[in-house]
Amino acid sequence: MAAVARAATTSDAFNAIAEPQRRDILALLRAGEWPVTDLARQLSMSQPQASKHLRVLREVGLVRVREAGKQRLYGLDARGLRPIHEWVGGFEQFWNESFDRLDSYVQDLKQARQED
Amino acid sequence: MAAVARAATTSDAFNAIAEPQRRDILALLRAGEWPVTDLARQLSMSQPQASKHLRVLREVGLVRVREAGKQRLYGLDARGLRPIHEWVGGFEQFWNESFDRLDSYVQDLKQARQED
DNA sequence: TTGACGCATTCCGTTATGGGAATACGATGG
DNA sequence: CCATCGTATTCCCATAACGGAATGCGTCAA
Repeated sequence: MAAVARAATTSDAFNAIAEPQRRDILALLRAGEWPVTDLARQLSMSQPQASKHLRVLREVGLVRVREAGKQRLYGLDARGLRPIHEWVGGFEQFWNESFDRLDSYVQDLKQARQED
Repeated sequence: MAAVARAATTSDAFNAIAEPQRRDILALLRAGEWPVTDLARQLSMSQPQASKHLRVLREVGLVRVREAGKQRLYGLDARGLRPIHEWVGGFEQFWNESFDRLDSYVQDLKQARQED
């Protein structure tokens, strides 16, 4: 049992931001708090879909809710993105180096081809 | 038809790195190139699993292969991580600000509670 | 109280996942 | 040519994703 097929989107921030629409939501929330309906309209998604995505973001702690009468204002809590930034940042030195590696790789290929 | 349930892991780097083991692979590859079997042993995963994950990483361009006789040496190509780093970096200013927002949020709650 | 509004949840269907086991494939060595 | 090693692929399973449609539920206004 529990033959995990794929980690739940709510398992961590990495999974949560794998979905483009959720990234859009987060980006939008940089501008401030939004009620669900407006947010949905802004991003051209159905209200239920917005609610579902917001739920995921809430469960991984990337988003916060505030009750305001009938509405629920969602706001950004970007702290959960920091670990991601740091993890990816650990590869920064390789972004440029990669070019060189690829170059030498390509040259190896050429050379190998000539040796045939 | 084509009722996309969830974006394929091979759809982009965001999805590819959502899987912890694939992140482990990338981290390991910072040390250099590795043949599949060694890599699998290092990370305590089966050879087929390693091959599968490497395939995903290859398809999104985060990894490169080089034939070396019987072996296949996998190497890092971190360039695909840059867009991620930049996207997440777009939230950097909010990591700290979030604290303040959360504080005021908590204070709102306290205040509301006192008003009951 | 009733109605309307804002949002969350549930149900359904299709798709793809990641793990295990078995197997197919290509290159090398004898 | 055959056995073997290193990899990739295939099949099967259980899980859960995301989207749409329908519905539940709490809040506010009349």
